[in-house]
Amino acid sequence: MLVWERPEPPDRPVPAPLSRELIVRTAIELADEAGLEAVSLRKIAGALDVGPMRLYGYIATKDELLDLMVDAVHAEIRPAGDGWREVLRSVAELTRQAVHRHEWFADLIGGRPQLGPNALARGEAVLAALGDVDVDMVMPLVTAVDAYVIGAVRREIAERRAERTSGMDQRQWQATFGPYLERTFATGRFPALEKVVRDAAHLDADETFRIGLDFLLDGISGRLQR
Amino acid sequence: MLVWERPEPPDRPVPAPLSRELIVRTAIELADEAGLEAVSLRKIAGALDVGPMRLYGYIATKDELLDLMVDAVHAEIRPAGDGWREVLRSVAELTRQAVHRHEWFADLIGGRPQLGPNALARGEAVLAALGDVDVDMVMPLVTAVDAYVIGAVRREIAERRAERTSGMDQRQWQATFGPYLERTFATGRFPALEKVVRDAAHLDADETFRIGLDFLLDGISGRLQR
DNA sequence: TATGTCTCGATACAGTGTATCGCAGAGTGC
DNA sequence: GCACTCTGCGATACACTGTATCGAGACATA
Repeated sequence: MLVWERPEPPDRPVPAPLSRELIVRTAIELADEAGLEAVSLRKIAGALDVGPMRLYGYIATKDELLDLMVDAVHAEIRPAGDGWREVLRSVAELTRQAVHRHEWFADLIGGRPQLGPNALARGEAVLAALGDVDVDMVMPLVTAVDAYVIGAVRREIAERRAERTSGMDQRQWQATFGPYLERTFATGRFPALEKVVRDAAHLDADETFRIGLDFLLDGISGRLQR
Repeated sequence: MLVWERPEPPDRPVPAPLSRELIVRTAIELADEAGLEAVSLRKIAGALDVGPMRLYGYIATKDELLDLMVDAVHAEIRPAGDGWREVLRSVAELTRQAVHRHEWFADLIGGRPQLGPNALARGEAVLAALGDVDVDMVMPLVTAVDAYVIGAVRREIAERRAERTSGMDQRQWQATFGPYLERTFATGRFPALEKVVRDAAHLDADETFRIGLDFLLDGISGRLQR
C-alpha cells in the first residue's frame, strides 16, 4: 500500500502520566468496589486509559502490585497509646478497621512477608512503643498478636461474605444454611456442636474479636510480670 | 460424506471411573507437589485421563473443589487430650502439622467458612472435649484459638516460601534480604526495629508458634478461673 | 544532523474457568 | 426384538487472564 493511501497514524494522545502510586491507587479502588478478583492489569490499565503493557514499566509482576497494595494499606495503620497493652490493642483494632475498609486485605494479609516501607514503619511504631519490654520478649509478643489479628479478620470476612452471598440479607442466609445445619444436626453425629449452637449466647463480630484479643493480651501480661 | 469414507469412531476407552473423592485426592496431590496455582481443572482431568468437563458432574465450580480439598485436610486433624488446655493445644499443633504436609492449606484456611463434614467433625471433637467449660465461653475460646492458628501458620508459610524463593537456601536468602534490610536500617528511620533484629534472640518457627499459643492459653485459663 | 537508546503499546501466546450442544450409549416401553 | 427417549460425556468455543516479544516512534546524545 502506497503512502498516499495509507492513513496517518491516529493523533496519539499525550501518554497519560503514570506512577506507581497512581497505579496502586487505581488497583485499590477496583478491589474496594468489586473484590480482589476484579483486579486485572487490563482493567487497571483501562481505568487509566493506558495500554496494559505500560504498567510493566512500574511493576515487574502482578504479585508485586499486590505487595504494593498491601503496603499501601499498612500506611493507614498508625498505632498509638501508652504502654504495651494499649499499643498492641490499638494496632489490632486499627488493622481490623482497615480490613473493613478494604475487605480484600483479608485475602492477602499474612500471605507474603511484609517488608514494604509502610509495613516496616508500622512495625517500627509498635516496637518503639514497646521499649520498656524485655528485648527478647518483644518479637514473640508482636508476632503473636499479628497472628491472632490475621486469623481473626480472615474468619470474620469469610463469614460476612458467606452471609452476603446467599441472598444479600441475613434472613436469606439463615434460610440456606439453617436448614443445612438442621439436617446435619438431625443426624445426631454432632451433639456437642448442636448444644453450643442452640444454647450458647451468640456474640457479634466486635465482641468476638475483642474477647479473643483480651485472652491473648491477658496471657502476655502474665508472662511479662513473671 | 458417505459412511464408507467416514472413519469409525475411535475405540472409546471405557470411561474412567470417577468420584468426588478421587478428584479431590488428585487435586491435593497436585497441590502438594506444585502449589495451589498448579491446580487447574484441566490438569486434574489430565491426570485422571478424562475430559475437563467431566469434572463438572461432580463439582459445580472450582471453588467447590477447593472447599472439598480443605475439608479433606480437616479429616487429618483429630484432636485428643484430657482437659480443655490439652485439647486446644492438640488441635493447634495438629493443624500446624497438616499445614506442613499441605502448604497450600495455609492459603485457604480461614478464607471460607468451613462447614464440610470433616470440619464439623473436628469441631465436634473439640467441643465434646470441652464439655466442662461454661457453654457461653466455649465458642469465643475455640474461635480465638482458631484465629491464632490460622494467622500463625499463614505467617510461617509465607516466611518459609520467601526464604525458599530467592535461591533455595538460607544463605542466598540472607544475601538478598539481608542487604535490603541493611540499607533500610542505614536510613536510621527504624531504630527500634533495628535494635530488636540485632540484639534479640531469634526463635525458630516451632518456638514462635508455641510461645504465642501459650500466651493465648494462659489468657484463657485466667478467664476460666474467674 | 546522525545515531543510539528508551518507551510505548499492538499483537501474540499459553493458559484459565466454564457455557453450549451434538451425539453416542444405556435404559425403557411396546 | 425394536424404536424411542434420556442421560451424560466431552469437543468446541468464549471470554478472560498474565506476560513475552518486537516494531516503531520519541527523545537524548555524539
